[in-house]
Amino acid sequence: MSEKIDHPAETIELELAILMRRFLAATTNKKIGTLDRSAYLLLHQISSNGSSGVKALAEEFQLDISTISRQTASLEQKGYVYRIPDPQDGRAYSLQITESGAAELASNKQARYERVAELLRDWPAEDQQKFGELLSKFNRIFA
Amino acid sequence: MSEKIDHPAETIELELAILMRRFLAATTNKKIGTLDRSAYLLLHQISSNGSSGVKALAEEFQLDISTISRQTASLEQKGYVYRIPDPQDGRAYSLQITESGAAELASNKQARYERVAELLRDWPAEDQQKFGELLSKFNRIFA
DNA sequence: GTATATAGTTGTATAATACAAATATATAGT
DNA sequence: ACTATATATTTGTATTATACAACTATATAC
Repeated sequence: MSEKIDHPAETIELELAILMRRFLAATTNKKIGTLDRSAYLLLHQISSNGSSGVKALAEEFQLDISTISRQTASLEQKGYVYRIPDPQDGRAYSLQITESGAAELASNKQARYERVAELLRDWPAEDQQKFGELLSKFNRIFA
Repeated sequence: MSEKIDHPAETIELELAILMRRFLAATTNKKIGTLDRSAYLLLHQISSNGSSGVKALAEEFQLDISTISRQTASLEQKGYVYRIPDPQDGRAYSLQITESGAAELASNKQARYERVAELLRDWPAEDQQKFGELLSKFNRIFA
């Protein structure tokens, strides 16, 4: 029997699962700030990638259109986004962030940033830098 | 007004949120193998850290005891774990993995490993190594 | 002009979770 | 020993995020 070499992907697989569990536990109820997981990323996307419709957002996040429809309706109801009818297509519209939505997003981002910065307090700058890079890189292939 | 320096924690915060979203989308329905997110980690924990009771598991994963109670009941019902009554305490018991549970865990781990290894196919070994290390390191502080 | 495709909404079902109530057992104070 | 309180677990119930299916309104193709 040959020795099994411990491949980094084994570690990554397990640590990703653990990270998810922790993150889920940390965000399922006690949401940081006032935006839930989906609202935060939705607002971020609408804010930084320009207005988009329900369908495009659903594709971006790999969620069902109906799910996004409800989530955006909720954001609209809270006054964080508003709809612009698509002049070319009467069925479609796109979403734009409001001032209040932008403020809410910024304050959430700040709270989350502080939380992470606090966790990473004792990390060498180099490791923080590298972790950010590798996470981004991983997300790009994990589409 | 001073320029805002882009701190790595800002990137990490956002990329973590994105990672969660992708991971959730990828595992919510289409579970890899036959074990759902919680079952996979529960079996892993029971298997590698020795038998433990519902309460200890709930603490480990920061989930409500009632949630773990149901999840372990489901694992028991599938024959993946069995209960050993605590000889010192008639209310408590601990969980042990069964042969079939261990087999299920191993095959799931393998499937997940392959999925991750495939994603990382084009990464330099060094980056894979570092990503695993940093994830582990982050999980240790993100308790 | 009719058939089909598409953007979005709404109805309904499921799964994972938390919190509260209940049960059984253990521990502490007297 | 007796009663009160604390603890380990289960079960009842509500909520939330999700998917899938049915529906509505509009657009496109033949």
